[in-house]
Amino acid sequence: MNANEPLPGAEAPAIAKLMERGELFAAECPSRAVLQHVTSRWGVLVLVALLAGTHRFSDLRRKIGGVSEKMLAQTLQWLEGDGFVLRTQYPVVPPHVEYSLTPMGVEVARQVEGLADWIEGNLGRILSGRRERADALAVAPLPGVRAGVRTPA
Amino acid sequence: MNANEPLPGAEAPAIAKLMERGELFAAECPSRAVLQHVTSRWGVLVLVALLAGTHRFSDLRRKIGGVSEKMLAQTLQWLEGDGFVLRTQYPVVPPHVEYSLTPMGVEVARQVEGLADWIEGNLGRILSGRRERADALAVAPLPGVRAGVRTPA
DNA sequence: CAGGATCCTAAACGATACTG
DNA sequence: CAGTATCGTTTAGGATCCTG
Repeated sequence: MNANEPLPGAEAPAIAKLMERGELFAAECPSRAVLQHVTSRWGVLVLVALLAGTHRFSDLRRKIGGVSEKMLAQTLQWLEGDGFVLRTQYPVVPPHVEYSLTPMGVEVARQVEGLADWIEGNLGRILSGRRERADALAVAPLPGVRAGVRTPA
Repeated sequence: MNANEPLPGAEAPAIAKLMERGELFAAECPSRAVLQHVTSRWGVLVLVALLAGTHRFSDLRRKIGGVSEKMLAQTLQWLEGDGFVLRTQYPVVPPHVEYSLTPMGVEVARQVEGLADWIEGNLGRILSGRRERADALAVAPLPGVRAGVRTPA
């Protein structure tokens, strides 16, 4: 990665010590901001939605249940600022604006989609697992099995 | 109205697949809660950290720069509740607790890792692209097709 | 239609202190 | 050591009104 030159003031004292994976574990790592945008509540959904093609503002708003105008606009601005989303505005009235993924945006969106798909595809396992653990707790509230003492496998 | 026009480079996705993930777009979809835990500010880092092996509470706290005790504890509880993290407590004094990924946790963690790695690996492109766009705006504030008069976050 | 501006609430977050 | 409890601060997020 040839990306470790910018950010004035970003010292690298103990940073190098943080394993090969690196910088993400450092508090001041610039990757974290990007990660926040991409993994934000609406960022994930916007990226996945745009993977299906260009959308207008209202289209996105209708498609992504529960998002407010403000948060959708803000999320789109974050993603545009990171270079993941392209905003194309046509000088007509009433205003016509289209949002699409940049080539780079397609790449992140695919990663995000992988995560989203995994969760949706495994929701059954997750929910049933949660239920089983709850039952085990109700039946045996003793400090024996569940969250209680357990010897390593 | 080309809202669903396929993206260049993105093959027309299988219709069935769109239906599969349809739930995420619904406001009340239970997947969203899980997604929130996994993509939360510290959830991402915890999962990636645990992918490297079992950690004690303090180990995680030291490794993940900037996390507070409170948020680390809460994040671990979320992930444990979802069945991604296994908490093993040894009945000794002083207390000894170990956190590790469950088999299911390893699967999500890999997805999350893919995203995290992509961002770290492409941070250079992201930052330089951001700078180029800022320069272009300063030099040529033309209100062409590509507009964007705004202050960056 | 696409947002910006404004105001507000709920939640996230962090620092500190305390306990088994 | 591994938390919980509490408190104060910050931010996310939402509702509403307004304009080009």
